[in-house]
Amino acid sequence: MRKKVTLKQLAKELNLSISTISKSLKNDAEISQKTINRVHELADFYNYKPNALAVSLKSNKTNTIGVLLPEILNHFFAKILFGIEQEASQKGYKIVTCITNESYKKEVEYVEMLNYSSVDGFILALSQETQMLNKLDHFRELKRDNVPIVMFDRVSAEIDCDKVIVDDKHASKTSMQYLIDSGCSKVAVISTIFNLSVGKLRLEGAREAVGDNKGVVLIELPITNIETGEKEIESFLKNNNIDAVLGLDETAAAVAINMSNKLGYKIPEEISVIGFTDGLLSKYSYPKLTTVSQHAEELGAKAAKMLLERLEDPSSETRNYQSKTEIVKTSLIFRDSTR
Amino acid sequence: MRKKVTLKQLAKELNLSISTISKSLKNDAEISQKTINRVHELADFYNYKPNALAVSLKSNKTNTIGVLLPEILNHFFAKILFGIEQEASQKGYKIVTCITNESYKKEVEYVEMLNYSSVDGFILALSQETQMLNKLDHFRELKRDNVPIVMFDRVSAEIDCDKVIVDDKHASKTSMQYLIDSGCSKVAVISTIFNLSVGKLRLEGAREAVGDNKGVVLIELPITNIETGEKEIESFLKNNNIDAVLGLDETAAAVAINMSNKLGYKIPEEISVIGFTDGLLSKYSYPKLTTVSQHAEELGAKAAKMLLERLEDPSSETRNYQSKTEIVKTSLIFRDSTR
DNA sequence: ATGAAAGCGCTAACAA
DNA sequence: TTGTTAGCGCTTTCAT
Repeated sequence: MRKKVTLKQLAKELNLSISTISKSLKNDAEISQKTINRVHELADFYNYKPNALAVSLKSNKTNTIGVLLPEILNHFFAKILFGIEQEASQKGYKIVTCITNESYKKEVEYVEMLNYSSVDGFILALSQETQMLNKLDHFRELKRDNVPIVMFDRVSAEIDCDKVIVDDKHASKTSMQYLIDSGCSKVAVISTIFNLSVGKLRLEGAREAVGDNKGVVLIELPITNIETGEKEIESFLKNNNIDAVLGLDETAAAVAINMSNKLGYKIPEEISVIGFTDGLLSKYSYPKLTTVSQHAEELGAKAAKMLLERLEDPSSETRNYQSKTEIVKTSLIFRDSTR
Repeated sequence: MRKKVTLKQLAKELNLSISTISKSLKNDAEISQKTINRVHELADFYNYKPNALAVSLKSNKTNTIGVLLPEILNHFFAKILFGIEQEASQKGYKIVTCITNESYKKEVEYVEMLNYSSVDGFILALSQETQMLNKLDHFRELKRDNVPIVMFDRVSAEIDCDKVIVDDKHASKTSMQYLIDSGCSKVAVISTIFNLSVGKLRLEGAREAVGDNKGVVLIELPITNIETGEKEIESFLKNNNIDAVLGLDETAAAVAINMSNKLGYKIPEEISVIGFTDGLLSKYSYPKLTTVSQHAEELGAKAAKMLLERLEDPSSETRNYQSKTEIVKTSLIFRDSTR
């Protein structure tokens, strides 16, 4: 590495002290205008920039936030990352992104690694494994250290921190009701995520809507093996004579559309389909998928905003603050797979 | 923030000097085993971890690499990020991820922001705007500072640094040849990225293949407006009677499939389609898309490996090293959209 | 208006 | 075997 210019060097070159340089750069009132000008000039010449590490060490503030994502190949999380990044970078924060790959162990490692003065706070969604194990001590540790945390989407009630969640249950209830209102009466709920907290919530919503409507039949098709899922859905569709599909995740809905096409069922005339997560698959399926948008970017931005608020608020240093939970409203985006 | 435990505190509590603590923690041979044990015990008790900032400031090494991505909602880049993250985290490096959103200005900002001792090196793909403007001074600056850079996919010949690229031209030539060999003779090349370096390369490859084969006609359809692209492709398909489509990006191919379905053209019987980027759309289209896989995760991993090699190699500190360019071989993944 | 000095938390050369 | 000291680059209080 080429040595970066430091205050020391500027000081030497101008025959001034380091502190004078430091103050000049901040246009401190107690430095003469003339000196200030000279300093700025040389600093510009050398393209001086303060060493971020030293500033952080001194100020105990890194202007960096740690983001823990269970996955990145999932469009939902990618959009959230985008939302976080937008908001954070606009406010002058960097983000360090870690992908836990749904692993508890990696999650713990990352939390420990980042907590040693690398980041000012965390934004995260629990990994699947962490949710199943329900081991949360690494977050309790963070709480003890008074490090602000914002959890999103996959959250835990046991950790007292700011949260941003999606009204999943309500969204699936509404979607199901829409299918019923549009004349469907034998509906399948298909999903690969029945075991995730959000999956359970969505299923609940669907059940409630069906319960509210006499004569409507609900069939649940959990896909356990992603490899054979396509075949499972195909034969399911062939044998069950259903007239609507609610896919609890995007791929389930996309596959349902494809298999309907394959079997020659007309969408939406014979089968209506609604999916979750307004990602690429929804926009580029044929026909285009009616889908629940979770407004992932907005969710990410909101999570970032909440964290930054904590970070910038001096009083939050004291532990006496109320955690907030914000709910991001979903909306149903109507496209061509529903009547 | 709760005060984190420091060497100082451990020293005080054990009535030892800071340096003794420091050495003990490293199991330095010159410290007595007894002291070492005592120190470790207390350190464990307090769950002591060295302050990463201080270590970095001292060692001039952050164990962090900066990753600049033009987009994240694009599956190709998401996969690359995944590959980088895997490789980096495994070697004990963190990554700070910045999304330039194809903007030159943001790219410059991020480079400057990260270059002030926040990262040890960069992995990046040029933003679209940077490529069009061909303004590369921010990278020259990096070179001057002797900061290692690895560019991937969207690279510039004007910057001397390690690169990982995809054999785009060869890939599209091969794909085109495959279409021709399977009996197609009026082929459309459709794309939204004709103005990107990779787009140009891919187009070149397609042209070469067509040039090699007498009697084969090539029609190029550049999509300028992503909004109206669908309609453009639909009417193009209706009016041109082509028998194959090579989509230079994934969405172009996906839309071509959808519009063919809409128009009632049979795939692959009447129209064959090949796309680029083996993403979600290719796997979940109907019929499934035959596509060029760029092995994005591998590409990301390779880029990370190259950077880490530079970072770990002491001799690289001296500028006398040869930049390497590695080519990631693409492969054609055959699915159901080709004969 | 300018500078000296301490300190953020750590490492390492040197002293004892 | 342990401790002292200087220094990484910066900020800030307290002299001058």
